Amino acid sequence: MYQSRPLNTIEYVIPVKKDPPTRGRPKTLERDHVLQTALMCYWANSPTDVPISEICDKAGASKPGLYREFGSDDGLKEAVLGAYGEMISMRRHEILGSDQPFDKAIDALIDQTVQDRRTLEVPDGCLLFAMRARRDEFGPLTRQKIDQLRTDSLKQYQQWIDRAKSNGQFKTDIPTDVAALYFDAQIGSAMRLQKEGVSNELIGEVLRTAFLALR
Amino acid sequence: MYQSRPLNTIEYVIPVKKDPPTRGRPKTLERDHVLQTALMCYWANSPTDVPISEICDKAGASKPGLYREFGSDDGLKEAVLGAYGEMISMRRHEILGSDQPFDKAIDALIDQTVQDRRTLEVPDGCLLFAMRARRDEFGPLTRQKIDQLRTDSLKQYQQWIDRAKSNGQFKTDIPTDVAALYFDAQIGSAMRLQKEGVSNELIGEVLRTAFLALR
DNA sequence: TACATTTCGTACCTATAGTTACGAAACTAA
DNA sequence: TTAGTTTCGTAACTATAGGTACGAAATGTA
Repeated sequence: MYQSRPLNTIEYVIPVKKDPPTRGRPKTLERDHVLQTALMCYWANSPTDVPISEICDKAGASKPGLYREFGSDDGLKEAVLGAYGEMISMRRHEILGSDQPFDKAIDALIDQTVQDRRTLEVPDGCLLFAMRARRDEFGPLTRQKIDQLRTDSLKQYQQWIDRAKSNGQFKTDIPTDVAALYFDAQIGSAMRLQKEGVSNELIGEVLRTAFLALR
Repeated sequence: MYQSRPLNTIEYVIPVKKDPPTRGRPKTLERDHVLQTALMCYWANSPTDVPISEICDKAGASKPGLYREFGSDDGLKEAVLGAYGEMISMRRHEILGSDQPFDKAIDALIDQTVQDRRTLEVPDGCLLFAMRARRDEFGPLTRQKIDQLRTDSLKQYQQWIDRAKSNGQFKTDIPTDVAALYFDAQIGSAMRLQKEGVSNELIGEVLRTAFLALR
Protein backbone atom coordinates (compact mmCIF):
# COMPACT_ATOMS: atom_id res chain seq x y z
CA MET A 1 0.00 0.00 0.00
CA TYR A 2 1.09 3.52 -0.74
CA GLN A 3 2.80 5.19 2.17
CA SER A 4 2.55 8.95 2.03
CA ARG A 5 5.42 11.06 3.29
CA PRO A 6 4.95 13.58 6.03
CA LEU A 7 3.37 16.65 4.56
CA ASN A 8 6.18 19.09 5.11
CA THR A 9 8.68 17.13 3.03
CA ILE A 10 6.57 18.03 0.05
CA GLU A 11 8.16 21.42 0.21
CA TYR A 12 11.43 19.88 -0.95
CA VAL A 13 9.76 18.40 -4.00
CA ILE A 14 7.44 21.18 -5.00
CA PRO A 15 9.01 24.36 -3.66
CA VAL A 16 6.40 26.16 -1.68
CA LYS A 17 5.77 29.65 -2.97
CA LYS A 18 6.05 31.45 0.34
CA ASP A 19 8.45 34.36 0.30
CA PRO A 20 11.47 33.37 -1.77
CA PRO A 21 14.09 36.12 -1.20
CA THR A 22 12.03 38.82 -2.81
CA ARG A 23 13.65 40.78 -5.59
CA GLY A 24 12.26 43.20 -8.08
CA ARG A 25 9.13 45.21 -7.76
CA PRO A 26 6.79 43.72 -5.18
CA LYS A 27 3.62 42.12 -6.42
CA THR A 28 0.43 44.01 -5.69
CA LEU A 29 -2.13 41.93 -7.57
CA GLU A 30 -4.30 40.07 -5.10
CA ARG A 31 -5.00 36.76 -6.77
CA ASP A 32 -7.73 35.68 -4.40
CA HIS A 33 -9.51 38.98 -4.63
CA VAL A 34 -9.51 38.79 -8.41
CA LEU A 35 -10.79 35.23 -8.25
CA GLN A 36 -13.61 36.18 -5.93
CA THR A 37 -14.56 39.16 -8.06
CA ALA A 38 -14.56 37.12 -11.25
CA LEU A 39 -16.50 34.34 -9.55
CA MET A 40 -19.27 36.71 -8.54
CA CYS A 41 -19.42 38.31 -11.99
CA TYR A 42 -19.63 34.95 -13.73
CA TRP A 43 -22.13 33.61 -11.25
CA ALA A 44 -24.47 36.58 -11.32
CA ASN A 45 -24.41 36.96 -15.10
CA SER A 46 -23.83 34.74 -18.08
CA PRO A 47 -20.26 33.52 -17.58
CA THR A 48 -19.52 33.91 -21.28
CA ASP A 49 -20.70 37.50 -21.31
CA VAL A 50 -18.44 39.08 -18.74
CA PRO A 51 -15.48 40.79 -20.41
CA ILE A 52 -12.10 40.62 -18.74
CA SER A 53 -11.98 44.38 -18.62
CA GLU A 54 -15.06 44.42 -16.39
CA ILE A 55 -13.43 42.06 -13.95
CA CYS A 56 -10.32 44.21 -13.97
CA ASP A 57 -12.34 47.30 -13.17
CA LYS A 58 -14.29 45.70 -10.36
CA ALA A 59 -11.24 44.03 -8.86
CA GLY A 60 -9.07 47.10 -9.26
CA ALA A 61 -6.51 45.20 -11.31
CA SER A 62 -4.94 45.90 -14.68
CA LYS A 63 -5.46 43.74 -17.70
CA PRO A 64 -1.79 42.81 -18.16
CA GLY A 65 -1.64 41.99 -14.46
CA LEU A 66 -4.50 39.62 -14.86
CA TYR A 67 -2.92 37.98 -17.87
CA ARG A 68 0.37 37.60 -16.04
CA GLU A 69 -1.44 35.78 -13.25
CA PHE A 70 -3.82 33.56 -15.20
CA GLY A 71 -2.34 33.40 -18.68
CA SER A 72 -5.57 33.89 -20.56
CA ASP A 73 -9.29 34.24 -20.36
CA ASP A 74 -9.45 30.47 -20.39
CA GLY A 75 -6.96 30.24 -17.54
CA LEU A 76 -8.90 32.67 -15.40
CA LYS A 77 -12.12 30.80 -15.92
CA GLU A 78 -10.45 27.54 -15.09
CA ALA A 79 -9.10 28.99 -11.86
CA VAL A 80 -12.46 30.47 -10.91
CA LEU A 81 -14.21 27.22 -11.62
CA GLY A 82 -11.60 25.39 -9.58
CA ALA A 83 -12.35 27.52 -6.55
CA TYR A 84 -16.08 27.27 -7.08
CA GLY A 85 -15.93 23.51 -7.57
CA GLU A 86 -14.07 23.05 -4.34
CA MET A 87 -16.69 25.06 -2.52
CA ILE A 88 -19.72 23.19 -3.77
CA SER A 89 -17.98 19.87 -3.41
CA MET A 90 -17.38 20.59 0.25
CA ARG A 91 -20.92 21.77 0.81
CA ARG A 92 -22.27 18.63 -0.81
CA HIS A 93 -19.87 16.48 1.18
CA GLU A 94 -21.27 17.89 4.40
CA ILE A 95 -24.51 16.20 3.49
CA LEU A 96 -23.58 13.12 1.49
CA GLY A 97 -20.53 12.32 3.58
CA SER A 98 -22.35 12.46 6.89
CA ASP A 99 -23.76 9.26 8.30
CA GLN A 100 -27.34 10.44 8.54
CA PRO A 101 -30.03 8.17 7.07
CA PHE A 102 -30.65 8.33 3.34
CA ASP A 103 -34.05 9.98 3.83
CA LYS A 104 -32.61 12.68 6.03
CA ALA A 105 -29.81 13.31 3.59
CA ILE A 106 -32.31 13.84 0.78
CA ASP A 107 -34.16 16.35 2.93
CA ALA A 108 -30.92 18.12 3.71
CA LEU A 109 -30.02 18.15 0.02
CA ILE A 110 -33.33 19.78 -0.83
CA ASP A 111 -32.98 22.28 2.00
CA GLN A 112 -29.52 23.25 0.90
CA THR A 113 -30.64 23.62 -2.70
CA VAL A 114 -33.57 25.92 -1.99
CA GLN A 115 -31.81 27.99 0.65
CA ASP A 116 -32.47 31.68 0.15
CA ARG A 117 -29.60 33.24 -1.74
CA ARG A 118 -30.09 36.74 -0.45
CA THR A 119 -29.42 35.40 3.02
CA LEU A 120 -26.31 33.60 1.84
CA GLU A 121 -25.32 36.71 -0.10
CA VAL A 122 -24.64 34.82 -3.29
CA PRO A 123 -26.43 34.95 -6.65
CA ASP A 124 -29.23 32.61 -7.65
CA GLY A 125 -28.47 29.45 -9.57
CA CYS A 126 -25.25 27.48 -9.79
CA LEU A 127 -22.19 28.60 -11.70
CA LEU A 128 -21.18 25.06 -12.56
CA PHE A 129 -24.50 24.14 -14.13
CA ALA A 130 -24.55 27.44 -15.98
CA MET A 131 -21.12 26.66 -17.39
CA ARG A 132 -21.99 23.08 -18.21
CA ALA A 133 -24.81 24.38 -20.38
CA ARG A 134 -22.29 26.50 -22.28
CA ARG A 135 -19.49 23.93 -22.26
CA ASP A 136 -18.36 24.37 -25.83
CA GLU A 137 -18.16 28.13 -25.63
CA PHE A 138 -15.09 27.87 -23.40
CA GLY A 139 -11.43 27.18 -23.99
CA PRO A 140 -9.77 23.80 -23.45
CA LEU A 141 -8.71 24.40 -19.84
CA THR A 142 -12.16 25.45 -18.72
CA ARG A 143 -13.80 22.64 -20.66
CA GLN A 144 -11.59 20.10 -18.98
CA LYS A 145 -12.35 21.57 -15.58
CA ILE A 146 -16.07 21.42 -16.29
CA ASP A 147 -15.79 17.77 -17.26
CA GLN A 148 -13.76 16.97 -14.19
CA LEU A 149 -16.20 18.63 -11.84
CA ARG A 150 -19.08 16.83 -13.48
CA THR A 151 -17.34 13.51 -13.01
CA ASP A 152 -16.50 14.37 -9.41
CA SER A 153 -20.14 15.21 -8.67
CA LEU A 154 -21.37 11.95 -10.09
CA LYS A 155 -18.75 9.99 -8.11
CA GLN A 156 -19.81 11.75 -4.93
CA TYR A 157 -23.42 10.76 -5.52
CA GLN A 158 -22.45 7.22 -6.45
CA GLN A 159 -20.47 6.61 -3.30
CA TRP A 160 -23.31 7.96 -1.23
CA ILE A 161 -25.86 5.79 -3.02
CA ASP A 162 -23.71 2.67 -2.77
CA ARG A 163 -23.32 3.27 0.93
CA ALA A 164 -27.08 3.66 1.27
CA LYS A 165 -27.58 0.46 -0.67
CA SER A 166 -25.25 -1.53 1.54
CA ASN A 167 -27.04 -0.11 4.57
CA GLY A 168 -30.35 -1.22 3.16
CA GLN A 169 -31.59 2.36 3.06
CA PHE A 170 -31.90 2.52 -0.70
CA LYS A 171 -35.13 0.66 -1.36
CA THR A 172 -35.51 0.54 -5.15
CA ASP A 173 -33.45 -1.48 -7.60
CA ILE A 174 -32.37 1.51 -9.67
CA PRO A 175 -28.75 1.09 -10.81
CA THR A 176 -26.29 3.33 -9.02
CA ASP A 177 -25.14 5.19 -12.14
CA VAL A 178 -28.71 5.96 -13.13
CA ALA A 179 -29.55 7.17 -9.66
CA ALA A 180 -26.44 9.34 -9.50
CA LEU A 181 -27.27 10.90 -12.84
CA TYR A 182 -30.79 11.38 -11.57
CA PHE A 183 -29.72 13.30 -8.49
CA ASP A 184 -27.35 15.43 -10.51
CA ALA A 185 -30.08 16.18 -13.04
CA GLN A 186 -32.65 17.11 -10.39
CA ILE A 187 -30.34 19.47 -8.59
CA GLY A 188 -29.36 20.94 -11.93
CA SER A 189 -33.00 21.51 -12.82
CA ALA A 190 -33.59 23.18 -9.50
CA MET A 191 -30.65 25.51 -10.00
CA ARG A 192 -31.90 26.48 -13.42
CA LEU A 193 -35.41 27.13 -12.14
CA GLN A 194 -33.96 29.29 -9.42
CA LYS A 195 -32.02 31.28 -11.99
CA GLU A 196 -35.22 31.65 -14.02
CA GLY A 197 -36.83 33.28 -11.03
CA VAL A 198 -39.06 30.46 -9.82
CA SER A 199 -39.65 30.67 -6.06
CA ASN A 200 -37.64 28.43 -3.80
CA GLU A 201 -40.86 27.16 -2.32
CA LEU A 202 -42.08 25.90 -5.68
CA ILE A 203 -38.67 24.46 -6.47
CA GLY A 204 -38.81 22.60 -3.19
CA GLU A 205 -42.11 21.03 -4.17
CA VAL A 206 -40.66 19.97 -7.50
CA LEU A 207 -37.66 18.40 -5.78
CA ARG A 208 -39.79 16.56 -3.27
CA THR A 209 -41.82 15.21 -6.16
CA ALA A 210 -38.65 14.07 -7.86
CA PHE A 211 -37.41 12.14 -4.86
CA LEU A 212 -40.76 10.65 -3.86
CA ALA A 213 -40.04 7.41 -5.66
CA LEU A 214 -36.63 6.95 -4.06
CA ARG A 215 -37.71 6.46 -0.49
CA MET B 1 -69.77 37.30 -27.44
CA TYR B 2 -67.25 38.19 -30.08
CA GLN B 3 -68.43 37.37 -33.58
CA SER B 4 -65.51 36.79 -35.93
CA ARG B 5 -65.78 37.78 -39.56
CA PRO B 6 -65.37 35.32 -42.36
CA LEU B 7 -61.67 34.65 -42.86
CA ASN B 8 -61.29 36.17 -46.28
CA THR B 9 -62.42 39.62 -45.22
CA ILE B 10 -59.26 39.83 -43.18
CA GLU B 11 -57.50 40.57 -46.41
CA TYR B 12 -59.18 43.96 -46.41
CA VAL B 13 -57.87 44.76 -42.98
CA ILE B 14 -54.42 43.25 -43.08
CA PRO B 15 -53.48 43.13 -46.75
CA VAL B 16 -52.34 39.62 -47.54
CA LYS B 17 -48.83 39.54 -48.93
CA LYS B 18 -49.54 37.33 -51.89
CA ASP B 19 -48.44 38.85 -55.16
CA PRO B 20 -49.35 42.50 -55.04
CA PRO B 21 -48.82 43.84 -58.57
CA THR B 22 -45.08 43.27 -58.51
CA ARG B 23 -42.88 46.20 -59.29
CA GLY B 24 -39.19 46.72 -58.96
CA ARG B 25 -36.49 44.09 -58.83
CA PRO B 26 -37.90 40.71 -57.92
CA LYS B 27 -37.05 39.31 -54.54
CA THR B 28 -34.66 36.39 -54.54
CA LEU B 29 -34.12 35.88 -50.82
CA GLU B 30 -35.81 32.70 -49.71
CA ARG B 31 -37.08 33.50 -46.25
CA ASP B 32 -37.95 29.94 -45.30
CA HIS B 33 -34.63 28.62 -46.48
CA VAL B 34 -32.79 31.19 -44.40
CA LEU B 35 -34.95 30.33 -41.40
CA GLN B 36 -34.25 26.62 -41.76
CA THR B 37 -30.54 27.22 -42.17
CA ALA B 38 -30.37 29.48 -39.14
CA LEU B 39 -32.46 27.06 -37.14
CA MET B 40 -30.06 24.23 -37.81
CA CYS B 41 -27.01 26.35 -37.02
CA TYR B 42 -28.47 27.55 -33.73
CA TRP B 43 -29.69 24.11 -32.81
CA ALA B 44 -26.47 22.28 -33.55
CA ASN B 45 -24.23 24.85 -31.88
CA SER B 46 -24.56 27.41 -29.13
CA PRO B 47 -27.24 29.78 -30.45
CA THR B 48 -25.33 32.80 -29.18
CA ASP B 49 -22.16 31.76 -30.98
CA VAL B 50 -23.33 31.61 -34.57
CA PRO B 51 -22.50 34.82 -36.40
CA ILE B 52 -24.95 36.17 -38.91
CA SER B 53 -22.28 35.98 -41.58
CA GLU B 54 -22.11 32.22 -41.16
CA ILE B 55 -25.83 31.89 -41.68
CA CYS B 56 -25.56 34.08 -44.76
CA ASP B 57 -22.83 31.90 -46.19
CA LYS B 58 -24.64 28.65 -45.55
CA ALA B 59 -27.96 29.97 -46.80
CA GLY B 60 -26.43 31.68 -49.80
CA ALA B 61 -27.87 35.02 -48.81
CA SER B 62 -26.28 38.42 -48.38
CA LYS B 63 -26.08 40.20 -45.08
CA PRO B 64 -28.10 43.24 -46.13
CA GLY B 65 -30.70 40.89 -47.58
CA LEU B 66 -30.99 39.19 -44.26
CA TYR B 67 -31.32 42.48 -42.42
CA ARG B 68 -33.97 43.66 -44.85
CA GLU B 69 -35.98 40.53 -44.09
CA PHE B 70 -35.56 40.22 -40.34
CA GLY B 71 -34.49 43.67 -39.22
CA SER B 72 -31.75 42.55 -36.88
CA ASP B 73 -29.99 39.68 -35.25
CA ASP B 74 -32.66 39.78 -32.60
CA GLY B 75 -35.40 39.68 -35.22
CA LEU B 76 -33.89 36.69 -36.96
CA LYS B 77 -33.61 34.76 -33.72
CA GLU B 78 -37.16 35.61 -32.83
CA ALA B 79 -38.37 34.34 -36.20
CA VAL B 80 -36.33 31.15 -35.92
CA LEU B 81 -37.60 30.51 -32.45
CA GLY B 82 -41.13 31.14 -33.63
CA ALA B 83 -40.82 28.43 -36.25
CA TYR B 84 -39.12 26.07 -33.85
CA GLY B 85 -41.68 26.68 -31.13
CA GLU B 86 -44.53 25.90 -33.47
CA MET B 87 -42.86 22.64 -34.40
CA ILE B 88 -42.29 21.35 -30.89
CA SER B 89 -45.66 22.57 -29.74
CA MET B 90 -47.30 20.49 -32.45
CA ARG B 91 -45.20 17.46 -31.69
CA ARG B 92 -46.10 17.73 -28.03
CA HIS B 93 -49.75 18.24 -28.86
CA GLU B 94 -49.79 14.97 -30.74
CA ILE B 95 -49.15 13.28 -27.41
CA LEU B 96 -50.77 15.49 -24.78
CA GLY B 97 -53.76 16.35 -26.93
CA SER B 98 -54.60 12.77 -27.79
CA ASP B 99 -57.08 10.95 -25.62
CA GLN B 100 -54.83 8.08 -24.67
CA PRO B 101 -54.56 7.22 -20.96
CA PHE B 102 -52.21 9.28 -18.81
CA ASP B 103 -49.81 6.37 -18.41
CA LYS B 104 -49.58 5.80 -22.12
CA ALA B 105 -49.04 9.47 -22.75
CA ILE B 106 -46.11 9.50 -20.34
CA ASP B 107 -44.59 6.57 -22.18
CA ALA B 108 -45.08 8.33 -25.48
CA LEU B 109 -43.53 11.48 -24.06
CA ILE B 110 -40.46 9.54 -23.00
CA ASP B 111 -40.25 7.75 -26.33
CA GLN B 112 -40.46 10.99 -28.23
CA THR B 113 -37.82 12.58 -26.03
CA VAL B 114 -35.23 9.83 -26.42
CA GLN B 115 -35.86 9.23 -30.10
CA ASP B 116 -32.60 8.89 -31.99
CA ARG B 117 -31.69 12.19 -33.57
CA ARG B 118 -29.59 10.78 -36.36
CA THR B 119 -32.67 8.99 -37.59
CA LEU B 120 -34.72 12.18 -37.39
CA GLU B 121 -31.85 14.05 -39.02
CA VAL B 122 -31.87 16.80 -36.44
CA PRO B 123 -29.25 17.76 -33.84
CA ASP B 124 -29.22 16.50 -30.26
CA GLY B 125 -30.87 18.52 -27.54
CA CYS B 126 -33.59 21.14 -27.79
CA LEU B 127 -33.09 24.63 -29.15
CA LEU B 128 -35.68 26.14 -26.85
CA PHE B 129 -34.10 24.80 -23.67
CA ALA B 130 -30.68 25.84 -24.92
CA MET B 131 -31.99 29.36 -25.45
CA ARG B 132 -33.81 29.45 -22.15
CA ALA B 133 -30.52 28.78 -20.43
CA ARG B 134 -29.05 31.81 -22.19
CA ARG B 135 -32.14 33.99 -21.94
CA ASP B 136 -30.45 37.20 -20.98
CA GLU B 137 -27.89 37.03 -23.73
CA PHE B 138 -30.56 37.80 -26.32
CA GLY B 139 -32.32 40.92 -27.47
CA PRO B 140 -35.80 41.94 -26.33
CA LEU B 141 -37.73 40.26 -29.15
CA THR B 142 -36.05 36.92 -28.63
CA ARG B 143 -36.39 37.16 -24.89
CA GLN B 144 -40.09 37.78 -25.18
CA LYS B 145 -40.47 34.85 -27.54
CA ILE B 146 -38.60 32.60 -25.13
CA ASP B 147 -40.87 33.64 -22.29
CA GLN B 148 -43.96 33.13 -24.41
CA LEU B 149 -42.92 29.64 -25.47
CA ARG B 150 -42.14 28.71 -21.90
CA THR B 151 -45.57 29.84 -20.80
CA ASP B 152 -47.19 27.99 -23.70
CA SER B 153 -45.40 24.78 -22.74
CA LEU B 154 -46.52 24.99 -19.17
CA LYS B 155 -50.10 25.68 -20.23
CA GLN B 156 -50.05 22.67 -22.52
CA TYR B 157 -48.90 20.47 -19.65
CA GLN B 158 -51.43 22.00 -17.28
CA GLN B 159 -54.40 21.35 -19.56
CA TRP B 160 -53.25 17.80 -20.04
CA ILE B 161 -52.83 17.23 -16.31
CA ASP B 162 -56.16 18.82 -15.47
CA ARG B 163 -57.82 16.56 -17.99
CA ALA B 164 -56.10 13.54 -16.46
CA LYS B 165 -57.22 14.65 -13.02
CA SER B 166 -60.83 14.98 -14.06
CA ASN B 167 -60.59 11.54 -15.65
CA GLY B 168 -59.27 10.11 -12.43
CA GLN B 169 -56.05 9.10 -14.16
CA PHE B 170 -53.84 11.39 -12.14
CA LYS B 171 -53.47 9.55 -8.84
CA THR B 172 -51.40 11.83 -6.60
CA ASP B 173 -52.47 15.12 -5.04
CA ILE B 174 -49.68 17.14 -6.57
CA PRO B 175 -50.94 20.60 -7.59
CA THR B 176 -51.31 21.10 -11.32
CA ASP B 177 -48.81 23.95 -11.56
CA VAL B 178 -46.17 21.97 -9.69
CA ALA B 179 -46.74 18.93 -11.87
CA ALA B 180 -46.56 20.99 -15.05
CA LEU B 181 -43.32 22.57 -13.94
CA TYR B 182 -42.11 19.09 -13.07
CA PHE B 183 -42.78 17.70 -16.54
CA ASP B 184 -41.18 20.69 -18.17
CA ALA B 185 -38.12 20.36 -15.94
CA GLN B 186 -37.72 16.64 -16.58
CA ILE B 187 -37.92 16.99 -20.33
CA GLY B 188 -35.51 19.89 -20.10
CA SER B 189 -33.06 17.79 -18.13
CA ALA B 190 -33.32 15.02 -20.67
CA MET B 191 -32.61 17.41 -23.52
CA ARG B 192 -29.55 18.75 -21.76
CA LEU B 193 -28.24 15.28 -21.00
CA GLN B 194 -28.71 14.39 -24.64
CA LYS B 195 -26.72 17.44 -25.67
CA GLU B 196 -24.01 16.45 -23.18
CA GLY B 197 -23.68 13.16 -24.99
CA VAL B 198 -25.44 10.86 -22.55
CA SER B 199 -27.01 7.87 -24.33
CA ASN B 200 -30.71 7.94 -25.04
CA GLU B 201 -31.01 4.63 -23.26
CA LEU B 202 -29.66 6.07 -20.03
CA ILE B 203 -31.77 9.19 -20.44
CA GLY B 204 -34.80 6.95 -20.82
CA GLU B 205 -34.02 5.27 -17.50
CA VAL B 206 -33.69 8.64 -15.83
CA LEU B 207 -37.04 9.78 -17.22
CA ARG B 208 -38.79 6.58 -16.18
CA THR B 209 -37.40 7.12 -12.69
CA ALA B 210 -38.69 10.67 -12.70
CA PHE B 211 -42.22 9.64 -13.60
CA LEU B 212 -42.39 6.59 -11.35
CA ALA B 213 -44.14 8.51 -8.62
CA LEU B 214 -46.79 9.97 -10.92
CA ARG B 215 -48.57 6.76 -11.86
C1' DT C 1 25.23 54.89 -6.67
C1' DA C 2 24.61 51.80 -10.35
C1' DC C 3 22.84 47.49 -11.77
C1' DA C 4 19.86 43.43 -11.97
C1' DT C 5 15.39 41.89 -11.40
C1' DT C 6 10.57 41.71 -11.27
C1' DT C 7 6.07 43.75 -11.62
C1' DC C 8 3.13 47.57 -13.01
C1' DG C 9 -0.21 49.60 -16.17
C1' DT C 10 -1.01 52.87 -20.30
C1' DA C 11 -1.85 52.58 -24.76
C1' DC C 12 -1.97 50.05 -28.28
C1' DC C 13 -2.90 45.87 -31.69
C1' DT C 14 -6.01 42.53 -33.92
C1' DA C 15 -9.98 39.98 -34.86
C1' DT C 16 -14.67 39.58 -35.08
C1' DA C 17 -19.52 40.60 -35.08
C1' DG C 18 -23.45 43.45 -35.86
C1' DT C 19 -24.95 46.88 -38.96
C1' DT C 20 -25.51 49.98 -42.99
C1' DA C 21 -24.41 53.41 -47.08
C1' DC C 22 -24.85 53.34 -51.58
C1' DG C 23 -24.57 52.41 -56.37
C1' DA C 24 -25.83 48.73 -59.53
C1' DA C 25 -29.36 45.55 -61.14
C1' DA C 26 -33.93 43.95 -62.45
C1' DC C 27 -38.24 44.56 -62.97
C1' DT C 28 -43.18 47.38 -64.30
C1' DA C 29 -45.61 51.12 -66.22
C1' DA C 30 -46.09 54.93 -69.19
C1' DT D 1 -37.19 54.31 -74.21
C1' DT D 2 -37.48 56.34 -70.15
C1' DA D 3 -38.93 56.97 -65.59
C1' DG D 4 -40.22 54.93 -61.30
C1' DT D 5 -39.76 51.29 -58.02
C1' DT D 6 -37.87 47.74 -55.38
C1' DT D 7 -34.20 44.60 -54.22
C1' DC D 8 -29.42 43.20 -54.59
C1' DG D 9 -24.83 42.78 -52.55
C1' DT D 10 -19.94 44.84 -52.14
C1' DA D 11 -17.49 47.27 -49.21
C1' DA D 12 -17.37 49.76 -45.83
C1' DC D 13 -18.24 51.50 -40.53
C1' DT D 14 -18.38 50.85 -35.44
C1' DA D 15 -18.02 48.74 -31.19
C1' DT D 16 -16.17 45.45 -28.38
C1' DA D 17 -13.27 41.91 -26.63
C1' DG D 18 -9.08 39.25 -26.03
C1' DG D 19 -4.42 40.02 -25.84
C1' DT D 20 0.37 42.44 -25.56
C1' DA D 21 4.59 45.80 -26.41
C1' DC D 22 7.09 48.45 -23.78
C1' DG D 23 8.79 51.96 -20.83
C1' DA D 24 8.22 53.28 -16.01
C1' DA D 25 8.33 51.93 -11.17
C1' DA D 26 9.89 49.49 -7.14
C1' DT D 27 12.51 46.51 -4.96
C1' DG D 28 17.25 43.87 -3.62
C1' DT D 29 22.29 43.51 -4.50
C1' DA D 30 27.03 44.83 -5.51
